[in-house]
Amino acid sequence: MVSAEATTGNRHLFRVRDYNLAATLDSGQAFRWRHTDEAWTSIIGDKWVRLTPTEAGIEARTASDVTDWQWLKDYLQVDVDLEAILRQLPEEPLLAEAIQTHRGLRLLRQDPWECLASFILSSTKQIVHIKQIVEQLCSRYGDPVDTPEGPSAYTFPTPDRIAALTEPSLRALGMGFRAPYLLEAAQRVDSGRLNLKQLRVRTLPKARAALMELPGVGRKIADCILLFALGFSEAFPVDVWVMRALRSAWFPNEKVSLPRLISFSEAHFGPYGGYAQQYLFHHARTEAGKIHPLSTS
DNA sequence: GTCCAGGTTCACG
DNA sequence: CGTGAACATGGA
Repeated sequence: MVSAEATTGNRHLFRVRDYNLAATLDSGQAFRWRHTDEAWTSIIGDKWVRLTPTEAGIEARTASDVTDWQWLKDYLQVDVDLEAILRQLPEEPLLAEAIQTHRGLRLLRQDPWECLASFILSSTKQIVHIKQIVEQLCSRYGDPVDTPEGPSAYTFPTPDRIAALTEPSLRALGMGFRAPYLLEAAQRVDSGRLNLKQLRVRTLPKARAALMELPGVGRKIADCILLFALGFSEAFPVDVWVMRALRSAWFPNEKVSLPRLISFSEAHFGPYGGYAQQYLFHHARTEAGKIHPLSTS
C-alpha cells in the first residue's frame, strides 16, 4: 500500500496548508536558503533541496532519488498544528498584527551543530553578512554536494573539520572576534564534551546552561539553538529587534532593562513563546524595510 | 566618514 | 542587578 506522500524518486509533495515558505525560510532562523524564480534552494545535511510553494502544499525536489522523506518532513515541521499553537499565544495588538501579516510563518527543526555554529557567527552582524560568512565557511571547508546543475554546493562543515582548523584560518573568512568562539565550540562538540543531541531530552534550563558554558554563547544565542534546533518552543531569544518591539508595544515610554524584558517574555508568552518571538522579529524587520531608514517618526 | 548589525564578555558601581 | 566599553567587519 502506498500512502499519498510516499513518493519515490527525486520529487515529493508535502500536503500542507497554512505554510508561508517565504516567511519561514527568510526570517533569520536559517541562513543558507536562496530565492530564485518562485523556488527556494539550499543544502540540508548532505542533500541539495529545492522547494516550491504550490496550491497543494510544498513541492520538494532533490538532486538524487530519495525513498524516505522523513528528514525533510522533520526539518520543515509540516506536521505541526500551527493554528493550535497560535491560539495559545496572548491576544495583543502588535502580536496579532505580526501573525496576520505573516500568516503561515513556521519554525524549522534544524541540525543543532549547524544552528549553533551559525548563531555563534551572528552576534552584532546583519543577516546578509551572516549568510555570506556561512557560505564562505561551507564552500571552503564543507564537502561537495550533487546538484542538478548550476553552481557547485557544499555541506555545512562538521565539528571535527572545523576543530582541526586554526583561529587565523577562520578569521580569514571575515568572522572577526567570533573565530575563537567557533573554534572552541567545534572542539568541544567534536571531543564529546558537549553532546548537542542529548540536550533535547534535558530540561530547558539545563540545556540552556550547557550551551551558555560555551564562550561567545550567551542567553540570546543559546535560546536560538533551543528554539530552532532542539525543539524548545518556549525559548524566546531577545535580540535588538525583539527588544525594541517589546519596549514599544508592552512598555511604552518606560525604561526597561534587558534582563527585565527577558523575565517578562518568559512569564508572558507561555509554552509557545518562541513562535510569538519569531513573528515579532520578522514583522519588525520587514516593517523597518518598508520605511526610509532615517524616518524615525 | 558615520551608524548599525538576530551579542558576549569584562570591569565596576 | 544595571551600565558602559571593547570586540571585527561590512552594508547602508
